[in-house]
Amino acid sequence: MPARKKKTRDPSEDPSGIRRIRAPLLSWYDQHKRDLPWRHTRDPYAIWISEAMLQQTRVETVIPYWNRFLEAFPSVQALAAADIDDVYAVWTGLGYYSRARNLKHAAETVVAEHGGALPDTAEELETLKGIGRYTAGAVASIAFEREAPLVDGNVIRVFARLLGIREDSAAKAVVDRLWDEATTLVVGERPGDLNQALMELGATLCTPRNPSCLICPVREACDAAAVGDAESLPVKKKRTKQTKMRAVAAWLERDGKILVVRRPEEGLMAGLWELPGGEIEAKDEAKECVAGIVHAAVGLEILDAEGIGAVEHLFTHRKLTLEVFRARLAPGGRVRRSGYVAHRWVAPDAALDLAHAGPMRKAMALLGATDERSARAARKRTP
DNA sequence: AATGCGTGGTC
DNA sequence: TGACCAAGCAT
Repeated sequence: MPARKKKTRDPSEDPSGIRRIRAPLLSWYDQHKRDLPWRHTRDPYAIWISEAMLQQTRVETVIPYWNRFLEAFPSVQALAAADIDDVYAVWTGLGYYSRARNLKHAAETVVAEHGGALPDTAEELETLKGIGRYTAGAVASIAFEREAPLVDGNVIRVFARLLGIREDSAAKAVVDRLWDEATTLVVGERPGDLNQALMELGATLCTPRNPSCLICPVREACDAAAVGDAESLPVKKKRTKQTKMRAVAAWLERDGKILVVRRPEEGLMAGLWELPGGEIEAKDEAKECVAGIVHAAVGLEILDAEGIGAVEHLFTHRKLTLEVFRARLAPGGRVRRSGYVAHRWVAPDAALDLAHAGPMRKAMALLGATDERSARAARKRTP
């Protein structure tokens, strides 16, 4: 008997009786599922891309990115052969940029080791970079009709309410229990639809706030609906607070071009382009730091620095205040990078064509440079 | 087990 | 406004 990676109980047993939600859940899904673009394809590659994009990201946000990505890289082969810069460029603005890097890496693996066809089991899928337990189950069940379980944020919430789980949902014992229940539930007809129905229920009815218990298709099986505490489930530990962070960035112009630099492949905004700069202390006077930071980052001397303003940006764990300066370069001198992996002198209008994150976009907007995407965002902010 | 990693929406 | 959160993964 082959050793199992994750230990689960016998899925044919159903001590909690969760399998009784299968029929009403599937029936509800058939009537009420949203019309999403990736529900019109059977292409495992396209489904995989959708799952990668949907990680921690809303459906409405993903749709245009998914369309653009599939247009730019229509197959595993196309993605494997693509320039990583082009992949980043399509991903710009979507966040969690390691997903783009991992997709590209995994596509190369699929071409090199799997003959260009995505593996069709959860176990094999999980060996690919960026595919974890959830995504493996999603692709295996949705694209290949395998009876593979999945547990995501929606499933945690639905199960916690259904089964009346009132302990911390991140505790290992609870996580194991949830995967056991998902494993029990998925066995049978239409595993892909069953999994999607579970998530669809969490996304549209069994929502974090104001759940629609009154019209829920599985209300009769739900512990929290009976007790009346659905909205307080699942129980989660408080997230650690955001730490404050300050930085300066400098617009450095020479012969009509500005200097942009690329961040290293690890850490915050990995692999993305930005204006050269660096972190400063809370007590520092930003303007007094510009010359030192610029010299440390790119080895250039500046004559003076004019403050343009500050932009705020919230990351999951950090709150960044970025103070932006337009600095006058001393004549001569060549770039000596430190901490950055590449640099380029580009026309100001072309800077935002390079893959970048929110702070860069906001800084450029402050400096009067713009591109299609930021122009769209600006119109949205001030209609 | 806990933390780092983006962004945009909601209340 | 701040807090929370959305089809997670890697380390």
